[in-house]
Formats: sequence, C-alpha cells, structure tokens
Amino acid sequence: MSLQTLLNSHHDISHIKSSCATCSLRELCLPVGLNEEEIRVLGDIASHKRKISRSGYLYRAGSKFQSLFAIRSGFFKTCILEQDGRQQVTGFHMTGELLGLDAISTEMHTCDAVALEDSEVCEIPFAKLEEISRTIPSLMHHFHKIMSREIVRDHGVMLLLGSMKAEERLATFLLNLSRRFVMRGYSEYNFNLRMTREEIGSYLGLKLETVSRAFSKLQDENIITIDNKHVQINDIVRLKIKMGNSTCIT
Amino acid sequence: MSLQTLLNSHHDISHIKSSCATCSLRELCLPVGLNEEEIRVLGDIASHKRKISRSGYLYRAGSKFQSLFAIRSGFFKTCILEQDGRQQVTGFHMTGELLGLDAISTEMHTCDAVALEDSEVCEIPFAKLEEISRTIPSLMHHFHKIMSREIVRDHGVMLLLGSMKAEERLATFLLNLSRRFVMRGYSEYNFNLRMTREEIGSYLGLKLETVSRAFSKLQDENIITIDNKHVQINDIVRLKIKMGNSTCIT
DNA sequence: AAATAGCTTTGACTCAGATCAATCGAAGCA
DNA sequence: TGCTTCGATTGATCTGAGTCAAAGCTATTT
Repeated sequence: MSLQTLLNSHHDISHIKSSCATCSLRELCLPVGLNEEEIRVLGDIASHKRKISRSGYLYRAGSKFQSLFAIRSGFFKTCILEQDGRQQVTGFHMTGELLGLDAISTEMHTCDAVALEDSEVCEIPFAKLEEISRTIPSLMHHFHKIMSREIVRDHGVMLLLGSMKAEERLATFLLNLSRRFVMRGYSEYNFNLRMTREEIGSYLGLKLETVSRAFSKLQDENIITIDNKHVQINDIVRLKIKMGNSTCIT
Repeated sequence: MSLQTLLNSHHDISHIKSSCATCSLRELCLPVGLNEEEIRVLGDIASHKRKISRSGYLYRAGSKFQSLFAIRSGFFKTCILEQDGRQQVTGFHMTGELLGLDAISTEMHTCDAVALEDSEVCEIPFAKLEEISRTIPSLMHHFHKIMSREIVRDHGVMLLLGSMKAEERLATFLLNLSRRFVMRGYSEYNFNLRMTREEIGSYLGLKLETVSRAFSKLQDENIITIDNKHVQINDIVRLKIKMGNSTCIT
C-alpha cells in the first residue's frame, strides 16, 4: 500500500485539551453554503440548545424523528443494537457536523446517538424547517445536500474497507477523521480520539485486539505517534500519514 | 446464525425468462408515493427513453451529472475503477429503481453505470426536474426521499457486512435482492442473478472463489437451490431462506 | 463439429485476523 | 491508600478466507 511518511517531527501538543472548541451556529452553517439570510432564519428556529454529558443519549433507535442536531461541541457515536445484544457502531460525529440524518427517510431514528464526551448540540426542529422551507425552498435543498454528502462520504469509505487489511482500514479511518478536523479548522496532525479501540473496531469491522495491534504497528513503522497511550479514550494521535495516490479516500 | 429453511418445494420456473418485465413510468412512480398529477408532470419531462445493451455504459465516472434514470427494464451495476485498475462494485440496480443518485451532491457522477443485460431506461433531466419543482415543490421532496431511502438502505447493509462471515454476507445479499424483487411485484423465491461471482464478491468484499464456495455451502445446507448452475451470469436461484429474527436486514 | 473464451467449481496451501488469556496502566471510589 | 473497574497491550493458538492451480460447463465462434 502507498502510505508514506510525511512528517516526523514532534510538536508540542500540551495545550490541546479537547478535540474541539465550541462552534457558533454561523460557523456550523457557513461551510455548508448557507447564505446570511438563511442562517438568520435558521437561527430563529434553532435557538434551543441541549447539553449531553458523556455516555448520555441524544436520541435512541426507534424514537420519533423530530429534530436534526448541529453539534456545537463534543463528539458522538451512532450505533445500533443487534438482537444478540452486540452493538454495532455506524458512525462518529464531531463538532460542526449534523446529527439525526439517519431518520430522514423513515420518520424514525434508526440508531442510538451517544455522546463520547460532554457535548452541546443545537436543536433544529424538522417540522419548523419544513414549514419555513415552503417560503425559502433553498433551505431544504441545502439540508438534503448536506445529508447526501455525509451519507455518501461514509458510504464510499465503507465500501472500500471491504478490500482492505486491518492496518489500511485504520489508516483510512484516521485520514478520514483528519480531513474532517481540517474542514473544521483544526490541525490535521494532532487530534484526540474520543472512542475506544472496541468502538473503532466495531466501526471498521475488526476486533479490538486487531485495532490495538494495528495502532502499534503504525507506531512501529513511525507513521503515527501516540501520547498518553493509556489514557482511556483520550489518547492524542499525531498523524503523519498520507496516501500516496489519495484517490481512494474521500 | 439464525438462517432457517422456509420452503423446500421446487416450483416450475420454466416461464421465467428475465428477472423483470418492462415497467411503465406509472409503475415506477406509484410505489414511491407520487400522486397522479405529479406523475403526469414527470411523464412530460421524462419522455425520452434509452436502450443500453449488455455491457454498455449508461454513464461514466467523472461525467457531468445531467439526468436521473428510471430503469424500465434490465439490470445494472455501478462500480468505480481504482487507481490500480481493479474495479469495485458499489451497487446493483434493478427494474423499477432509480439510477444516478451517486452524483446528486457532487454535480458529477462518481461511478460507472454498466448494464448487466439488455436494458431500457427512462431519462429524467435534472435541470427540468428542478425547474418544475419550483412550481410543484413536493416533486423534489419526493426525489430527495427516494434518494435518501436508497442510499440509506445500501449503507445499512454495508455497515453490517463488517461483522459477518462469507456465508452470512451472501445470505444478506440474497435476502436484500429478494426483498427488492418483492417490492417490484416479483416472487421473492425465484429470481435470476445477472451478475457474476466476481461482481458479487467485489460488492461483498469477498473473492469470487469464496462466493462460489458460499453458494455451494448454502446449497449443501439445503438453504438455496440453483438451476442452470453453469449458465454464465444467468443462474436461477430459488431462495428458501429467512432470518430467524429479521431485524438486522434492511 | 471443433475450438475458444468466459465463468464456475473444487482442492491444497497459506496467512491475516479472530479468539482465548494474561498483564498492565489509569481513573474512580471506598 | 488500597481496591475495583475499564480499557489497552501483547502473546499463543486457531480458523476462515485469500491465493494458486486445475478442471468443468456453457455459449460463442469458426
């Protein structure tokens, strides 16, 4: 595989406390392409904020779909509980991203959304959104675009995982996270992982031991560096990898 | 695993020539929830039909997104060509389904669409659709719903594959196909596979030999029966399986 | 009718990742 | 402070799927 070491220097990262600071609604919406007028309108209907503490549920599978959530700060996972009790992680969601899209075609949430750290979201009641979209149709159009982009991004990655080995899967996962941090204005080289090895494994279709081994291997190969190894779900990863021909990562 | 034999009888399937007959636009749209007025309007802009013969391209990755396509008859695969020349199948699409959604967030097709048998599609120019949606907003709304439903359906399946063994993946795949045939009004027990073992494998993240072995195993276990084994991409599968607690298949 | 090409099946071998198990570090708590 | 719990790491072993190879069937071509 074409993973290449890009940088080898160690930066001082002692100042990094959380992966994400707090996002204003404006910051959430600008990258998405909404104009000032649309943001103003959205601000009116999305004024309600909610705090979710670590391990808390934002919504549960089966509950009625009522709102989308813009993540102002924090980190979430979405997961489904299979009949045998095992849980399957279906995605990770960071500050600045939209949550709740899983329900958009079914009127019902298809998965649980769980906070991986103390988080704050901005609630966007979907009924109001639809109502206002009658006068400003472009609003709904934007949301559908965001939705499809998010789903397609994930979908594309998942499809490619099928043909990858454990190390490549992990690299893909880290690169994906990295890019999403960059989009939100954070360093692409230093960020915190808020999820456990088991959660990563569940998402990537690997066992936690395999994920751990892959981390160790990437570190041995000097591709990543991990501080605070043994901090539970809070280790800091310095990404120093890049796909040689980065066409296969979205 | 909770696969259970449901039926064991052999039906006469000699009359089954193709997996699908030809669909009218009305048939395409009704299950989707469009009303008469909307179908009439859609009919006006979607009058142009195109025939694609086996192995022909409906569109290619990188080409400009201009139209959605409703499949009137036939069977397609979508696939992406990786930089190393291998091709990755990203989906299969049957009569009555909508094709071209891969491009909806990018203005550009992200994959190739190839006919697996002689097929006919109905072209829906997206610009016209958007134009008309200004007067009938519900139309676009419907399309977004269809879109998200299709994407989510696939996405859900793919996510679950990660934790499955080869046999389970194949069973999931066959059940998925089966349900889609049912939705189009065909038997859920008898249908044709238009794709090769290699294409199935690519889609499921397996090698063709593994797919073949999984087919044999399912047959040994009396879960499926295959006629015309050696017909190239045309073998007839009699599905006799059902998940015990079918919550994990979407 | 024979030859060719495409796809499938099956067997033997190998290896990546799952499984089982033990240990360790960090955080929280009595 | 010591105890408990949770997560991470590492080793040993097992197994399912990939790989390589040979042979089979069907359809197509000559």
